[in-house]
Amino acid sequence: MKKEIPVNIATASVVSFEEYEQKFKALADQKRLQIMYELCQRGNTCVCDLTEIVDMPQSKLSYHLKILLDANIIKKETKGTWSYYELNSDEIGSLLSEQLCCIFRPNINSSGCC
Amino acid sequence: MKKEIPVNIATASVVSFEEYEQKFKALADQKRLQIMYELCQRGNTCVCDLTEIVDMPQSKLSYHLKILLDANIIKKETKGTWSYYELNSDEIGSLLSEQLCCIFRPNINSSGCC
DNA sequence: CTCCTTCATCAATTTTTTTTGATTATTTAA
DNA sequence: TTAAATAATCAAAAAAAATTGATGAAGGAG
Repeated sequence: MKKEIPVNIATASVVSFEEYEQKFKALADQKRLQIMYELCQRGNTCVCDLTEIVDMPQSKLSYHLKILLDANIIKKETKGTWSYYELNSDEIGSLLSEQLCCIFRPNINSSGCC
Repeated sequence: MKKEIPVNIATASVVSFEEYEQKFKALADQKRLQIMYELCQRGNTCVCDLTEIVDMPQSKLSYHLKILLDANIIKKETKGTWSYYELNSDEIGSLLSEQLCCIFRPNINSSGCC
């Protein structure tokens, strides 16, 4: 009945949710999850190959890759005219559970999680 | 309507990214992350208290709670006119890394992760 | 140099998500 | 019974994100 006003002790200890928002936003899309899955399966992959693999127009793929790159979820390497992308497994490991590693985290087989 | 992208994992099991998209979408918002954080700190909490804690109009809070609820990230319990929400730690544990448990996963202190 | 390929970026449009204020249903209190 | 409180839902507006087709930069081949 009588309601007391709770004190927000959390506002003092500053936790920035901004970076998490960005990272989860990057993950919050089926197409990007598929891109991640393919990168996980194939490792370092060229954009021109990816367009065929995920069946996407080049500009659209580029848009989604940038979002993943800005969130530090994938890494980019340029060789001449080609751009190669791969998963950033450190970042993914610090975000996602072991249960998701089979889908989105490469090379963890040795740890017995898959 | 979103198109579903099914994926073959390892042998024959098929995983759709649709459910992950929904869950990551729910996580992909600072306000919702803050709500989760407060629920983590306080446990079972009434909506009327939450509106003050997170400083949000009631209808807006209700909107965000629904998104988290639909994604199975929080749980709801109604007592009379009051609605209480709390984190679904099982779900969160199956999604997020141990490193994020300090922020979003309650009651895991015993496992030594925090 | 000229042409071709790769891929990032841009602007315009479409789609989706969020916000806002109002309304409604339900429960409790007087 | 009437009034007040809680919280979900609705519709309209605003804001953000995604899609599309075009353009441009940069490297490599002839």
